[in-house]
Amino acid sequence: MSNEEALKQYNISKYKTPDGYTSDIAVFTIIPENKEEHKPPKMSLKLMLIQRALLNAEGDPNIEAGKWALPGGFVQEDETALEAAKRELEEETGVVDVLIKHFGVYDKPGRDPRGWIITNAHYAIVPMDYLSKRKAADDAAEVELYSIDEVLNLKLAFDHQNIITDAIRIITNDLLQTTVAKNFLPKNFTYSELQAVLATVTDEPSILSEQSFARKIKTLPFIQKVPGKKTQRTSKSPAALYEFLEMDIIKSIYTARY
Amino acid sequence: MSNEEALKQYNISKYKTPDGYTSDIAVFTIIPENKEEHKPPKMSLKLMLIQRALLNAEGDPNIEAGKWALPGGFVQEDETALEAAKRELEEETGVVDVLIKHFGVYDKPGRDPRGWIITNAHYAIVPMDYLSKRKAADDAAEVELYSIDEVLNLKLAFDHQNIITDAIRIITNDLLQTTVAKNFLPKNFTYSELQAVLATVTDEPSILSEQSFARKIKTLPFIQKVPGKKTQRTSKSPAALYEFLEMDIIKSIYTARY
DNA sequence: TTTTTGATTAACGATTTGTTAATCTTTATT
DNA sequence: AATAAAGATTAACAAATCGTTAATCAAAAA
Repeated sequence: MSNEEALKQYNISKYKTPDGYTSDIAVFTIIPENKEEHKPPKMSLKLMLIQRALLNAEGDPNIEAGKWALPGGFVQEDETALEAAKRELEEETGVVDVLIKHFGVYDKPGRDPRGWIITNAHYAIVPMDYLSKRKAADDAAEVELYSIDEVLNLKLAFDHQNIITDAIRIITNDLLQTTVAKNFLPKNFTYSELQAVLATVTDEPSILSEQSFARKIKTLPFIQKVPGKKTQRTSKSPAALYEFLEMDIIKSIYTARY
Repeated sequence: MSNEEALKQYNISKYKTPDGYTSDIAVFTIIPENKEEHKPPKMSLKLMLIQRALLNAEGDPNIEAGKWALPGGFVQEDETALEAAKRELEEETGVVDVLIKHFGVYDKPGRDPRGWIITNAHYAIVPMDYLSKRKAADDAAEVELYSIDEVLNLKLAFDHQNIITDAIRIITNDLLQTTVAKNFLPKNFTYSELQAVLATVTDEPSILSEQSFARKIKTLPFIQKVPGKKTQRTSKSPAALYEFLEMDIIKSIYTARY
C-alpha cells in the first residue's frame, strides 16, 4: 500500500479550514536624533505603522478604517508567510534585502471580525535612514514612524496592540542576545554607533559607559576591527571601524554577572 | 459608515484559503540515567515521537505510514493552535499543566502531500519521570523517547526533520537564556539537579564545575534557597534546596565573558 | 571506627568590571 | 600659529568574579 494510495483515500473536506491566512510585519528602524557632522549618534527606535484607509479598493467602507495597523496582507498559496511578509514590505516601503524574522502566530478565535483568520507576525529591521528618506519622498500621510513610547497610545486595528507589545519585547531581547543589531547599522560601524543602537533597549552600565564599551568591543568574538579603515562620521578624530562576523552566540543567564 | 457596514461588504471568498491548520508538539523530557539513592543525577534529554499507524481510523492506508512523527493534529475553529497543542498533548500522554511554547510555523508549499496545510510547532517540557512511567504503563510500541543524537537518524514523516532540528536548537537556547529549565525539575531542587539539566545542553565550565556552580547559584537573582529545607535525594549528606523566582531575565551577549 | 561520597567552603592567582583620569587626534576658534 | 573643544582611546586601580585545587562537613556503608 503506497503513499499515493493513502493520499487518494484522504478526504480533505473532513476538517473545517481557516477563512484566511495573513502575514503582518512590525517594521523597526532607528533614526538618529541628531544629524550633525562629527557627532556620535543619539538613536531612537521607531516602529512603522500605516493608517487604514476609510474606503477599500472597491470604494466601500473599509474594516477598522482610520485605525493604525501593521502593514500586511493575505498569504498566497504558492508562498510562505515569510515570503509574503517580504513581498508586502517591498510593496509598502520599497525596501528589499532586510532582515525579516517570524516571531509569533495570532489565531485567537474572534480576533478578526471577518472570520477565522490566522496571522503570522514578523519583525523587520530596516537600516537607519532608509525609511525616513522614503517617507520624505512620497509623504504619505497614512505612513508614520512612531517611537516605542508613543505607539501603545494609538488606536490600533484588530489585535495589533497585542502583536506590537510582543514585537517590542522580542526585538529588545534579540538586540541584546543575538547579533541582529547589525541590521540597523552599516556594514562597518564605530563603537559609538553600535553603542547607540544598544542603548535604545538597555541600561547596562558596561554598554552605556564609553570606556567600558570601547574596551569590551575589542574582546567580543563576533565582532572584529576592520584593519586600517577609519571614519570621521562620529568625531573629528578618526574612529576605528568594526564589523560583525557570521557566528551564533549563546550565553547563559547562569554564567552572567548580576 | 460603521464597522458593521464595512463587514457586510467584505467578501471572504475573494482569497484562496489553506486546506488545513494543524498543531505539532515536540515533547521534551529528561530522564535520569541512574536511579540509585544518594546519587546526583546524570540526565539525558529525550524527545517523544510516535510512529504513524499503517491504517487510519477508517481502515484505509495512512499517510506517511510507519514513519516517526511529532504528535499533533488539526486545530479546531474554536481554539488556538496553542490550545490544540495542549489538548493533543493530554490526549497523547495524559499530561496536563506543563509548559507549552510556540516556536515556529511551517507553511512551505508542498510540505504536506494532502494540500496547503500550515502547522504550528510547539515544544513542551514534561518534568522528569512523568513520561517514563506512562510509557511503562501502556507500553504502546508506537511511542518512543529518543535521545537528541538518535532522533535525526530516524525516518521522519512530512517535514518533521526540519521541525525537530529547529526544536532542538530552540530548547537549547531557551534552557540557557531563560528559566524554562525549571519545568524539567521539581519545585524544590538541589544545585546538582539543576546542573544536570543544564549539562544536557552546554559545556560551559562554570556550569559543569560543581564548585563554580555551587558558588554561583547563590548569587543568581532568579533563584533562591528554600530556608531550612534539605534533601538526601542526591547525596548522603543533606543538600540545600532551591527554587526559581518568577522573573524575566535578559542578559546581553555584549556584556558576557568569552 | 573507618571509609566513602557528594555538598559546601576556603583560598589563590588571573581576569574582568566600574570608574576616574590622562592622552590623542582633528576641527573650530581666536 | 596658538588655543580650545570634543569624541576616541588608553591607563590605572580597587573591587568583583572566575577557574581551579584543596580542605572540610555530614551521613551512610563497610
